[in-house]
Amino acid sequence: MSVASTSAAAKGRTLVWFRKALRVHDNPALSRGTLHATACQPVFVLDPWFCQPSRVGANRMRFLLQSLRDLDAQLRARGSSLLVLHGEPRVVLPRACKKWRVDSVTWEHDIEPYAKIRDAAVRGALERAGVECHAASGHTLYDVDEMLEKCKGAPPTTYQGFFKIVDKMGAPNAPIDAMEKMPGSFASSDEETKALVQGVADAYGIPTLEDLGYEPLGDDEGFPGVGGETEGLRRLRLMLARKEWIGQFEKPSTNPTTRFHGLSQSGKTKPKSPFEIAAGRSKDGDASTSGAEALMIPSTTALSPYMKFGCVSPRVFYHELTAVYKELEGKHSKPPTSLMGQLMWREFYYLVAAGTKNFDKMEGNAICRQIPWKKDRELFAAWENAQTGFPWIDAAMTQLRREGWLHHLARHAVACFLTRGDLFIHWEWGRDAFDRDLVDADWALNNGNWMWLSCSAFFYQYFRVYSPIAFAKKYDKDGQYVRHYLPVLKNMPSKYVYEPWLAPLDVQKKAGCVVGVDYPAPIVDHSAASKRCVDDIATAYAAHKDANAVAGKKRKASD
DNA sequence: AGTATCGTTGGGGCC
DNA sequence: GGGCCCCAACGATAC
Repeated sequence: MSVASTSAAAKGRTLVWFRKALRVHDNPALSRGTLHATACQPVFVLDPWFCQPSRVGANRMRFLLQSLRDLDAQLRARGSSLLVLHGEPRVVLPRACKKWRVDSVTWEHDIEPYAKIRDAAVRGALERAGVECHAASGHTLYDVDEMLEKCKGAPPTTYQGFFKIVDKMGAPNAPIDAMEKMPGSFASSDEETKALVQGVADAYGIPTLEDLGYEPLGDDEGFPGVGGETEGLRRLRLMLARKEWIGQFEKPSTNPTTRFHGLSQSGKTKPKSPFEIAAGRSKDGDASTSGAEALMIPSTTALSPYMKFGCVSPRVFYHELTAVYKELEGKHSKPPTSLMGQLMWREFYYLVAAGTKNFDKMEGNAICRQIPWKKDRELFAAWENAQTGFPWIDAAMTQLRREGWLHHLARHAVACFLTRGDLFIHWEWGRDAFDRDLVDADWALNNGNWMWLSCSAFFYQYFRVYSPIAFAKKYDKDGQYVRHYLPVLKNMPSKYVYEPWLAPLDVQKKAGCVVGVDYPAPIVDHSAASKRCVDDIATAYAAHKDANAVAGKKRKASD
């Protein structure tokens, strides 16, 4: 089923159900729900399925709540407002529609497994009650169903193959401007609304983290940026103003040991975008700082959380970036490494995810290599809790747990270490940890990247293993990143900061960090462990080849 | 059909 | 410090 963006707008009394796309600009579901409506109620449903720290970590939940507050402000500026309901969507939405005699409901199409089940249940309940339902594509540049139609059965498994589909699709739709005035909402009476939500949940409005049962976050915790459309667009435009930087952007040469510097949300200073930090640290206002200071400027855009929640439209990103490229007269980097290339990776994973059964599992997933991963709770806990004894890995895991964000290559390093590089633990376990802790966790991208890194799909050069010692050293010789996240290593000489177990005992003592006492000894011998991993994957690949050969013979015999 | 080439992001040694 | 090659060798694709 494909829903073209040109489909008729919903009429009468409408309800716009926000999930992602937490924005008023370029929001097809919002446009369809408001264009011909006599009255419209924007709604977000806090679903108990998501509202638990084991599924959505505090950092992402806070970013979501901030984004909802901003969305409410945007709607209020247009004569409307956001109603936040608590409960299961298939229960609370039909109840709300009945109470307010809603004619139709619009929402943004979502390919995630839970969303598909949820949306089908909501649609069933609403349609039985005579309420029309409209799903519009909006989270991706293109309608994934339209792309799948062009794939003739199987989506491409290579990035280059994906571009053949992109060529067939043409340019993505131009963004839709935010409307200046929205139809009036009908949940305006607080008493009436409270009566509605009573019996469904015990709260109304946008709650705080604590309301939802989360522990409050400390000053140095969380993504260093406020959630929401306003801040997302502001950061996007700060980036777009750096035309030279955009033209030169090459993802593989960005630096995974860069970090946000000293930015807290509760402090006096407002968190800044990477581009403001860069400007503030160089006299001439460009990003050409070097040495120690350069490590305190994230080398990528850090827009991913805003993309995950749809605070920023991918089509706005695409078209405004295209305009900058035009100004650069073709003198700019190209996919896959360019900035546009990054946006296209996102699109690629969405297409493959939408067209692959069991995309988020190893078993029953046709594109995923079957590998006998270990399920070792103890090793996994060491990885997850930053206790591997490898400072670079533990520092990155600390940043992940504390801030909910990691540079892409740091994600590579820890994912490789957990799976095919050292511990040989199932990628689904690592996927779950990222899915919980990352502020930008996006189902299609997260699963795709874990399969990539574990050599389960897309990428198969398993003998190329990231070293938990050498890799970060290339970027950050003195280990400043490691010292920041693991203060126990603050005084370790640079020579040993990536492998403190090699330091003579008197050096360890002098640094105040005795391995095995103050900081864990390495849980594996990297050299031996990685060799074993390579052998084990080679064996699994060979078994796959044999199985395919047998299957091929059978096919031939039956012809 | 068989072969060459390529693939966003490896490490280590050498010059 | 950057460029080059080798390590041992993957799958998908183009020809």
